[in-house]
Amino acid sequence: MPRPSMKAERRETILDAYERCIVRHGVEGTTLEQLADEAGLARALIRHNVGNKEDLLDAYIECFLDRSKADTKLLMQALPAENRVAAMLDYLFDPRYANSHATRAANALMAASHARPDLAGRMRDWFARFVAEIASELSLEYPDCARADVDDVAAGIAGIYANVDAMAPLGPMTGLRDASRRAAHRLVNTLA
Amino acid sequence: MPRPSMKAERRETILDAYERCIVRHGVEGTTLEQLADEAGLARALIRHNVGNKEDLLDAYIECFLDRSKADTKLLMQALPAENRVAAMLDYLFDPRYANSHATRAANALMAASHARPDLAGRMRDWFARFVAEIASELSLEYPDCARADVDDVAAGIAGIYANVDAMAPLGPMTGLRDASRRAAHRLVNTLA
DNA sequence: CTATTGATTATCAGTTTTGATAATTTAATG
DNA sequence: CATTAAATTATCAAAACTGATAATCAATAG
Repeated sequence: MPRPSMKAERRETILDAYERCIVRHGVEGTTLEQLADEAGLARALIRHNVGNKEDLLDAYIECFLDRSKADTKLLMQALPAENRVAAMLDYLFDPRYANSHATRAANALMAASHARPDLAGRMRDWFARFVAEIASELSLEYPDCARADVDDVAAGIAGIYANVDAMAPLGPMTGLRDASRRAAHRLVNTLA
Repeated sequence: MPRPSMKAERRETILDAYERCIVRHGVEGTTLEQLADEAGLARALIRHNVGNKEDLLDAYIECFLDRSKADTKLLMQALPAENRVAAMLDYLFDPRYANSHATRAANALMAASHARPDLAGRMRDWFARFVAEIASELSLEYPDCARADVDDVAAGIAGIYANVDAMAPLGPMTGLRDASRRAAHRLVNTLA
């Protein structure tokens, strides 16, 4: 009987726009007007579909974590049976696939963690899981290596990767990206 | 004859406070009132001594680049005659010395580079110089290595280092810091 | 067609932020 | 003490931002 609800789709577009906004202006730097403009909706509709500023951040955090988990799962499933680690690195440092957006959004969230202990904890977990995922692939290919060594290498790869994406706003950075990919390969080779 | 000018000192304290502000709230997220509060001065004094929002950012960029250059120079001079690379890594990843503040301020500036091509270029140069500085130390200790290999390793170290500091707002992160330091050492050892 | 309910728009009041100017106070000098 | 130039304070108006409510429009079921 009632008019069909658009909330599901609206939420999507709004949270997508929110991500673009915080990547550009930071969490505290994004205004509801910018967001409404970016989403192509009236400001009142932002409120209607998601809520106020705080609600938006909360909703986006959930969205971010869900997407992130889904993305890594997809990546891991897409890896071939052989040479999984090499394929993973090539994917991570391929400018065509790597979406620096997610990493930059993560940076914005981390910067906003300042006075939000709960968010800080969740972002810490998020990064730790990313490192663990890499370590898991490594130990699959280098089963004889000590776990400590594998963990160190995984942390190094994650750091190199995160840094490349963090510099994306400065431009293409293809030189750095290539050098970083080779450095990551070097790091992996220390396990052989 | 006139009352002595405080501009030099005021500028210092204001730009120091500005750095703290953008580290916490981002460039677009910091307001003049927050800044005045952080600096312990009336808002009108911010304007009197430095200028408006845009002037502040411009002044801070110069300040940041100057300090950064001075800091790296000081670090390189402080390195011992022997085992310079190891000493450099220990310094970079020592939570006592490493001031993540500078790196986090750099992150804030990079995030704000979005619509400022000139700033993006300067930050690109800033990072390239950091990498080159590391590469220079590496090739001093490993003179027989190909320049390309040295550059890759330097990029990896810089990335690992920058990432550690970028995560500082999430808390101490001592585990990651230690793992990152060991990863950096591993990377260096690939040159031997 | 009509009732129902959600989408959409219009509008408002209160607060924050900013840029600016004028007025006032303060410290050094002759 | 009077002068001078700077520091400091007081105050203003315009703009931006936010939260909120009411009114209007639109689609579906009966």
